[in-house]
Amino acid sequence: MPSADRRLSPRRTPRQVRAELTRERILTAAAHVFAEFGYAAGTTNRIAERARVSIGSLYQYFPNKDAILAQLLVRHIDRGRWTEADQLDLSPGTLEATVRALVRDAIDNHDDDPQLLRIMIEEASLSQELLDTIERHGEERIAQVRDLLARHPDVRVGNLGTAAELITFTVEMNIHKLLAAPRTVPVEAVEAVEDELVAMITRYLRGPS
Amino acid sequence: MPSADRRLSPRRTPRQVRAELTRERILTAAAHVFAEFGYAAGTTNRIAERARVSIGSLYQYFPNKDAILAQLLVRHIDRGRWTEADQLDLSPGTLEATVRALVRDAIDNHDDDPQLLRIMIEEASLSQELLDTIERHGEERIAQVRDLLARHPDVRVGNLGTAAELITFTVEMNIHKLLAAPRTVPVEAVEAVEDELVAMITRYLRGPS
DNA sequence: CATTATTGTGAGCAATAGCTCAGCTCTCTG
DNA sequence: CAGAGAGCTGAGCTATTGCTCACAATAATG
Repeated sequence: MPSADRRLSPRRTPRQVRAELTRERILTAAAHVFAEFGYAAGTTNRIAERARVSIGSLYQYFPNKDAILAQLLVRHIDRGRWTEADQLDLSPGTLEATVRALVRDAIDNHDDDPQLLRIMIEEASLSQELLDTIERHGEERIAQVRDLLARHPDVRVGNLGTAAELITFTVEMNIHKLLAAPRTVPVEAVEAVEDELVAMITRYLRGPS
Repeated sequence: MPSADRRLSPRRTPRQVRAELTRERILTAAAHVFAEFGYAAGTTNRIAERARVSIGSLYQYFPNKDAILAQLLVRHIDRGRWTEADQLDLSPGTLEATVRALVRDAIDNHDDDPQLLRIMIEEASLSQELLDTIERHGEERIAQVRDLLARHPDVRVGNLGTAAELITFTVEMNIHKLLAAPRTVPVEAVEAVEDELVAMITRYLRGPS
């Protein structure tokens, strides 16, 4: 499995609609294939087959396999921007609602492509360029959450930065575990976990009782 | 990459000390190689090379690559049994200490082989037999934690089962994230996260304030 | 020692991966 | 409608993988 070309940028930029369409088909297929087989077993031939496109076409838009995953992740990241932060009620007594909004947001994000995070974790040999992008996005989110905590009057916690990191990661991981499970979890179970998760974080943020 | 033989049990059981030694060398090497390269890129040839053993020897003790990971995981699981549960003080006002013991235990467990969990997550195509073993062990642990929560007078939480699952997973994941990070985290940062994690779970378990 | 059982070796096979390239089809432009 | 370039094809090249097998080396046994 050689991959001499370590570029991530496309090999040829589409100039006709037709081309943009096949490029999109490839990406969609790749998302499905990676989700189903994992990164290593999600072969480029399988992706091409699923996209109903020849393997040659695939390599016209992506210089190598890594670039496909990279594009997928970048897209996932861009889609997951936290935009509703400013519309939140930050008056006293609304902490639980705020936390629930955070949790719900995480759930919505994972509905898109529930398995992508697992693949992200799995693939250790991601390019530095991509890892940086992911890292940057992660810090951005944590900063947003930190800001939110700082604004809210109900929050009484020692280290705001650590708290933001802790709850962001905890929410993301628990939601992922819940939704990426092989068997589909019944709705009431999802709600139960959501409630407990919200309770845990809310009580934490409210500080010592 | 064919692997017709799906057995996980060893191909030949060692009868001389010499054999047991090379078997051990292979496992140690495998742990290192998997940790460094991941499962897919951690080739059997690389493992043999690192163990300073010929590839043939490797396949005398393990029928296939999966079996090596299986053995590694089983060993990890067996080592991580929670045995200090009964020595805990369960009188009122000791909840924080109990939670801290849980967290410390998770830290100790991950000092052994910090990267193994990542590989476990990564490898989707583990045999059913192994998955069952892992699942069983996971449930065992959660049951232990649930039992602990049920006994402790300070715990006031709605659903004990969900709570046990939630905190077990949360602790494990956060500790893993902390210790498996590429750069070594300074001790004070570890302590800070430990404190916040303990605070979060303690306040959660104490119930609504 | 001689014999047998156990352990160790590594060249190389079959399968499969990522990826190329010569040549085709389609769309656009004048 | 003809020429040009954009888009598409898929047989097949090369590298690599998991793994085998015929054989050599070492240890146990009588």
